[in-house]
Amino acid sequence: MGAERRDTGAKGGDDVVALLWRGATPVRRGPRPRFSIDGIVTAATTIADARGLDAVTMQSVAESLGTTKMALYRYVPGRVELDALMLDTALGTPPPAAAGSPWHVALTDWARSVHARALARPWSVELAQRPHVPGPVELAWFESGLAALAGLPLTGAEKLDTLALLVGHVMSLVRQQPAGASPEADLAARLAPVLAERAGEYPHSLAAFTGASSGARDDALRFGVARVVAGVAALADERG
Amino acid sequence: MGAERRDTGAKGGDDVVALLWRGATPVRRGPRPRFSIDGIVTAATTIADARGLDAVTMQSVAESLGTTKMALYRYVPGRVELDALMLDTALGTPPPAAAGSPWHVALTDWARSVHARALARPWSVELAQRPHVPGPVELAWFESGLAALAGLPLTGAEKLDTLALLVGHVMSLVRQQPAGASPEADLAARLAPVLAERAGEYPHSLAAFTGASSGARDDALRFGVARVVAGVAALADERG
DNA sequence: TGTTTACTGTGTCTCCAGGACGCAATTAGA
DNA sequence: TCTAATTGCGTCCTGGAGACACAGTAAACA
Repeated sequence: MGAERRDTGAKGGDDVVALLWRGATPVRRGPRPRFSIDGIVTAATTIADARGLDAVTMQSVAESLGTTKMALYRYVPGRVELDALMLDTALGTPPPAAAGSPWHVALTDWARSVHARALARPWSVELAQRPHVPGPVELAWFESGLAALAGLPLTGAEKLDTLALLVGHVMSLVRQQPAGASPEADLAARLAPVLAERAGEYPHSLAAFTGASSGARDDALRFGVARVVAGVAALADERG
Repeated sequence: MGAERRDTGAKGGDDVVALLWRGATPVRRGPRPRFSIDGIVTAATTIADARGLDAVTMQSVAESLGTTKMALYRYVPGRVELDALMLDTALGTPPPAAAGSPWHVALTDWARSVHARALARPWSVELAQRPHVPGPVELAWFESGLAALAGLPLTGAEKLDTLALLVGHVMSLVRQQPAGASPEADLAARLAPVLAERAGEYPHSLAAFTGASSGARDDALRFGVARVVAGVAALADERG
């Protein structure tokens, strides 16, 4: 893996935008396409769900559709575009906001929804955290988050920053839960002998880690979201 | 690129731990090594700084050292381990805490230091956000962050969560600043025509984005850190 | 002062991913 | 019916990670 794929380039970016925001396909000449973009994205998503993002190659997607790699390039310009399409469908549409709930409840719910969806498809986080152009679905999530903040005395930039703060937190947490195995129990076990030897150099860390091993990790989500909400509330109060 | 590299496996992880926390090298038989782990990591870092993480291949590192790819495998088991070593040296040691400053100042300074260092080496964020075993330097950063929180009535887990929250925010921000070009001005420009067409579907987003285009992006850092600090302060007050 | 032997340097080979290119088959529109 | 756009897809090329084997080298020991 190259693990990264810098794109952000002008040309590629335009392709991505066109694909993500594509309207109805005009009638075309020639043979009917045997596949569809949606079908390809679904196949890729299924593979990613089952075997991780690494397992998604043009090859593997093509095989799961019963065709060959090069046939896919008729539908999707390249891997970058496929990633963008996968990302924008990964989370699904945001849940409708419960009308009438106070902003801090709505915002907390929103963050929890993002977390739940992201946790169900950890690979989407990997994609979401590369620089990318948001698609319709991702923008809908932003829209619903902004709606929760609509009544607050914050500037547009501040509202976006608030959502970014929550999203950043949620993504960080999801990154540490590789689905199956032991999350940080494994890590702690591996690090423990080393830390024990050097206890003197890392007194606070040792205390915090040993004390932390009891509580479940979901607390981190609750804690972080609550702190952010409290911080925003403090600002709102300050401004009246 | 494969962009990702799941490892987290038991065997590989042990190698990583051994390398990161290696002590003095015992005297060995045979020819003196011509290179050193530090030298290799430095070379790789130089390449990453200049041309990005994608440009770091065993090949390119070897060339910059005047040797061949396979020679490097005598020092570093593989790419995963090289990444781990690069990460742990990327940020450098944390600055000493200004003694006597109140916790919220110390914590804010800490977050700003993390941001400054990460911004100087954006590729380190990519590495830091994969699941990984922390090395001595990374742990030293944690240690210094925990020191800032030492006096607060929080549990160990809560302190760690607080730092994770800040780090998550900082990393999110750095991800959006690909060094050179226009950060989100470019993105906004690309998205603008699409959004304009569908203004009705995304009223809040449109308002927030257009309103936000003025302020610089450093405000996001300040805003986020301030919110978190305020949120933590609220909790601390609550507990006396 | 040999001699042993672990350790280093490195060329070659394999596997696999992304992607360019071109040709044959197909079918909507004129 | 004819034609031109469009699809399906085989072949080829460019890397990158890593396995392996073998030759050279020097520290340790008798």
